[in-house]
Amino acid sequence: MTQPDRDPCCPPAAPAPPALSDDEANARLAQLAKALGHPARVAIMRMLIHHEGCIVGDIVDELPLAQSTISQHLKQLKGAGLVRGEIDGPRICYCVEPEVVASLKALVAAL
Amino acid sequence: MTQPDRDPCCPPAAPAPPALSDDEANARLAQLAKALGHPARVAIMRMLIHHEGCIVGDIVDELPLAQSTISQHLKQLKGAGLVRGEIDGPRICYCVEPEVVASLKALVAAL
DNA sequence: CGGCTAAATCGTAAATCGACGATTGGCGTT
DNA sequence: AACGCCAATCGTCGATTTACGATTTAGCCG
Repeated sequence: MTQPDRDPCCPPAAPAPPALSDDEANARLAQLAKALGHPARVAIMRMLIHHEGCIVGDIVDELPLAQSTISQHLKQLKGAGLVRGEIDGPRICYCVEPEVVASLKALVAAL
Repeated sequence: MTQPDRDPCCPPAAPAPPALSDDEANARLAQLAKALGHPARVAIMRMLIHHEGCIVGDIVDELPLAQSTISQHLKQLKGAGLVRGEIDGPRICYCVEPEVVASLKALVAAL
């Protein structure tokens, strides 16, 4: 079992996208695509999305990578805004940023 | 003007995707995302998609990059299967691989 | 055939990535 | 207060990316 009944985590927090120009859209899509440009990060995203809630240590023993490596991948995902991490007692709670994922889908669909 | 009335280029040629496993989907999505993980390549893709047909030299004077750099970006897009290039007289005709773009959209939408 | 133009490839340099082990920092527990 | 656990950060390494200019390759035209 991955998450018995942890705190909700991931409150709303939606600053709303300010509608971006043409080149900005390219740059944003490139940024998001780059963040997904590694199998481990795709796997992490999928894991976070489908586990609905958050996890961290679970990711480490789900993937064949060192803890520090996972941490770096998470940092990149966080840098692109795809993911958010909050402190939840001794462990850290990561969760997807649904709005950003949605905007990624929109940008790709608009290709 | 970008293309007066060049040859059609881009015949069917659709080998059909063989339906991929779970990890393979991750790897494929990562590969495609990585290929799009650069603003110049996103711009190239958009250009090829919306110009419907093909171009090459046009890309070079549309983007602020050297010819050799563009050529390398095209090579990466070609490597990911997003794009195909065919000889068209003295110039080379690039065009998107619609099936692959579609599969990218599908993979992202399925996140 | 010789010369042109268009694109790919080569060689190179700077920057970034991907992975790891080791260390540090936070927070509960004991 | 001391310990232990979890995750972030540091420092390092080799590999890859990005960009460029220079060179090579390929097809047309004169």
